[in-house]
Amino acid sequence: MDEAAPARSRPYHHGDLRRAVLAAAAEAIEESGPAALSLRELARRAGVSHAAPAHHFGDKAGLLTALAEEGFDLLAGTLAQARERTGSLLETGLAYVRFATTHPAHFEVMFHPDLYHPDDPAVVAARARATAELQSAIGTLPDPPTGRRARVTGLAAWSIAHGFATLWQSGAIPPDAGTDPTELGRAVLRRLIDRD
Amino acid sequence: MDEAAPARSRPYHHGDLRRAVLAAAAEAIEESGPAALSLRELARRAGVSHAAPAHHFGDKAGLLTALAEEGFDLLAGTLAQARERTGSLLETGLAYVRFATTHPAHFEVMFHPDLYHPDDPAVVAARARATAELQSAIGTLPDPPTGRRARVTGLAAWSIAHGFATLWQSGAIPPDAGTDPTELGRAVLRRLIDRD
DNA sequence: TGTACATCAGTGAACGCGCGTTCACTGATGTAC
DNA sequence: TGTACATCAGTGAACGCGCGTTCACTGATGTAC
Repeated sequence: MDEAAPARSRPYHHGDLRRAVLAAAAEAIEESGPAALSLRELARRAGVSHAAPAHHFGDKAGLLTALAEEGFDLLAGTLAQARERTGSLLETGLAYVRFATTHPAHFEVMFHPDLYHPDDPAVVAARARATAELQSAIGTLPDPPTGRRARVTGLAAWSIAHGFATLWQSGAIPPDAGTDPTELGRAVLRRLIDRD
Repeated sequence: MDEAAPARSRPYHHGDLRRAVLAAAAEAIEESGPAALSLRELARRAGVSHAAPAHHFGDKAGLLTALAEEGFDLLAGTLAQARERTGSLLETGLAYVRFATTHPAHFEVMFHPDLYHPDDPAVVAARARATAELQSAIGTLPDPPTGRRARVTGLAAWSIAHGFATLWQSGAIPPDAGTDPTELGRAVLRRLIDRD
């Protein structure tokens, strides 16, 4: 993680401190959870003075709001891509699981609205995009349901994918059940979707 | 919340401080999440000096270990009762959902092992009891599976119940989907269990 | 192409605060005789 | 029934620490002319 030009001293302007702090936050949360997070620690990780992060995010909740927004955006993109590429609800559900395992900090924060400003317009919009994406994946089923039935089906798919991802992330699933979350997740989700 | 005998000053010995601190912790976590928890605040809530809680639990992780143990014990009891009374996997799953909504603080802590000492023997035993209870509920199915098939079925039921409970708790489910978690949960779980 | 100036990102010293931890103590309870 | 003593729950003063926040500042960048 050394600088490309080690002789040159740190420039006064970071260049992209906002992104750097967000990345540092995700890293720190992966290591010790959101409870231990402090703006001063993120400043240290980003190599800037301790007051710099507040310049961009105001306070911790502001920072986590930005992280949640980024997470919902990434998730919406991931789900859209999976649906377009495979046209399969099962595979879209697995993309959800994979998102949770590859972005554990974002995932953790996104679903703990007491950590951030859940009514922030940007995060509301990003969340709506992800939810719509998930719901529209129901349309890929062979005989797609409509109305209330469609909503319950969507909620069931969301629940099983979310539950499996959460349990996996928390280490609650005994390791002898499997070592690859996608593989085990496929077996689990198949109990609900594309049964044979 | 006044004392029964308000004239009498607080006795030197609390009498049941351990339970009082655990209850105060659950209350505080419901209000502001585990991140904001402090032993001094719990002492204030329990009406004792700030150093008293440490006397019983050592530190915050010790306290949350006790809370997780209590949670897994309560959950195991709830699941056992539901299974014995109804003999139904669906109803046992709904008991899981109901546990999460009635004990949100316990539920939150139990599945965040980075908050406590997950290898503590008491908590390991309590967790094993709850897991075994859940798995044995699979045996109530009309044509109960065995071996790996049984484990995947159990994991699927656990995932959908856990996912629904988690999403409900976090407020992620839009309120127009339903106002009673048991009712909506029944519709959702029925997509996996006891389909008609 | 050059100069002046506005804007803004980041600095660093200072502050007050709530926290966990320590420790000698005090008051209550239970048990031995 | 009474006394002595051990045990243990809870006290309260003291401490050092990392935190968020404030604020006058400095250095870099971009734009107007």
